[in-house]
Amino acid sequence: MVKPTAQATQRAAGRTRVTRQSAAIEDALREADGFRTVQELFDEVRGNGQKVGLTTVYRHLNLLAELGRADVVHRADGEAQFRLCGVHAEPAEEHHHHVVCRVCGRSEQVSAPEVESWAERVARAAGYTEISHTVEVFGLCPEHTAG
Amino acid sequence: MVKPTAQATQRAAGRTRVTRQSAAIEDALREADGFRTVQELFDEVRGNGQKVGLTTVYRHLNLLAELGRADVVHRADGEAQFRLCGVHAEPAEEHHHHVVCRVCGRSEQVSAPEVESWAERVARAAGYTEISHTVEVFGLCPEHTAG
DNA sequence: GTAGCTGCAAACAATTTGCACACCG
DNA sequence: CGGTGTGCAAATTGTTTGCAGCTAC
Repeated sequence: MVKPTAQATQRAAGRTRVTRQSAAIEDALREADGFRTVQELFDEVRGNGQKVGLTTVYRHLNLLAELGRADVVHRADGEAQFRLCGVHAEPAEEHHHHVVCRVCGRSEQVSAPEVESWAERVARAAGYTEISHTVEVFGLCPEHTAG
Repeated sequence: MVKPTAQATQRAAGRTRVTRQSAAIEDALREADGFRTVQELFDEVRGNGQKVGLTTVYRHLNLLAELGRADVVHRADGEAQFRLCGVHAEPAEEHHHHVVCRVCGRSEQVSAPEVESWAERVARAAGYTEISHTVEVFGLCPEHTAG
């Protein structure tokens, strides 16, 4: 079980400084036009010549996710993948989903009004309230479509 | 990262014996009318007076999942939850989803033709192939609806 | 100058696996 | 009996945290 990120929001609020590392991480995230694993980002940042600790990558990624500036999806095996989404999305934008390439992590953002309403409807029909949902679509992008 | 369950299917095929433990685990799973954590099931089985190892619970749960007799959903925090579904579903039944109560794990199985086609459509429209998806709907069941 | 940031190493939790023994069939 | 199932402990992996030193402002 992932340990509770108790003071997370509080920490997020106190966020002020912009450092070499925070910039490097967001850059790497911005360059990648798809979801990336923490390890992948860590490697990419280092590849760019920047020296950062894995811990810091985790911290910034979680921070971005909490601030709503990044999306997170959990692969089937549970590993988390991140993607910057604050650039083209207002903070309180509607719930959105993605189609993620299993090979390169590239993704397309898709609006899903049908799914939104479907989830609401079936859940409510079953007598449930306070409905929330998770939708993740994986596939092979044009470049990685075999055969 | 969850280690690769290489010989899993092979093991599943060789599955023959019905033991006290395997029965106890399936019983506990059958009694619970909702999703249960491995730990929860472990505790419930022990509570029934049966002595089994945590390892065995994991093994049987994975086995059931691979055989399609159990469904698995990953909570937001990544912890896996299982539910028996082979009773009322043929092995090769269509892909289905659930509405899971965040409090008690109780769930309703819902067919989702709309979501199936939606996922296919948007993914294909984006040029993706080999599409697969994960849909998880959480809420509060009638008994746990506050206010 | 100082509070917030870093990073290393250690802690952690969920899950898997090695291996000797138990027990089903 | 013989091999499959079991369980304990140890190993793995992704992720978080303690704490001393660094650094942006």
